[in-house]
Amino acid sequence: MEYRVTGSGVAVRGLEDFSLNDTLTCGQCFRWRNIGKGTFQGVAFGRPLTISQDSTGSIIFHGISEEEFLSMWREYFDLDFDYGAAKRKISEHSSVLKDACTFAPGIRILRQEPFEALCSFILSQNNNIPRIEGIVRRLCECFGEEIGEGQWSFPNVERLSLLSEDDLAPIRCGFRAKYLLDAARKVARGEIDLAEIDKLPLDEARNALMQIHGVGPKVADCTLLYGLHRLDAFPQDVWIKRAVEVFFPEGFPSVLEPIAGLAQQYLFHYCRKNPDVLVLPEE
DNA sequence: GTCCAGGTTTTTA
DNA sequence: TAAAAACATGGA
Repeated sequence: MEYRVTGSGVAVRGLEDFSLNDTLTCGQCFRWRNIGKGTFQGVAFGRPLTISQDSTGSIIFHGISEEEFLSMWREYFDLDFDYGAAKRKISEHSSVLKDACTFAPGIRILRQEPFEALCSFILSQNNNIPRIEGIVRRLCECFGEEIGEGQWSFPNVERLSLLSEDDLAPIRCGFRAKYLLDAARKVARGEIDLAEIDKLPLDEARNALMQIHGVGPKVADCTLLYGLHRLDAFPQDVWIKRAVEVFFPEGFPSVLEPIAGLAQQYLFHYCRKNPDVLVLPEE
């Protein structure tokens, strides 16, 4: 990964397997806004960023220092992982997974803030993506801090843990409010320690997260995959369940277990954008 | 008006 | 134990 510091920020050229648009719109995060011309604005770990990718694939991290790029954004966008090798492995074992990798070869798994990922996917249940984005945005605007023009940090755990369901009414998340509060309170108390959970084997980590009221297997796996970068976590939403039924009646290939979550992301995006592939041919 | 949305909990048989 | 129903909200 090569980069250079320019007058306007940090530029990364020649990076293989990275599509900014596909990475930010494939359903793994809810905080990035497309402001046109391949440019997105968002916030992570309390830092605002404007980032763009041009037609040659070059990425510009606007207005940040080399130090900030190296100490956080490089990791956030997972720039040092060999996605080419991972995709070759994923593609080897199934034609639909090969198609999925080819369809959006530039998807990367972001390393999001663990508590933000937990909250975001609690709010995602039985909900659609545009509405999830709206709820998360209102959550940040109501209870985060304004750190730039129109940009808000994700609320900290302590603040959220002190709120009531009534306080959350303005974000209009419905029945999920009590789930969000239970998560915030358990994390604030240390009853749920996301850093400690990250040290556990996958099953134990899932079970620990599921002690939160409103966290089932799917939300637990999303938290592990997107918040703790556990690439072996395999979130099964309605799309993936259907895809497994149709393409893997014998079960998902076990050789892919260590990177099943990554495979899941290519497959999820592919199915969502091409729903016809999940329709069985008529007799 | 009905249906559905990156599920989970609660109720019912 | 397993299958329904309920859960808030808002766009299609």
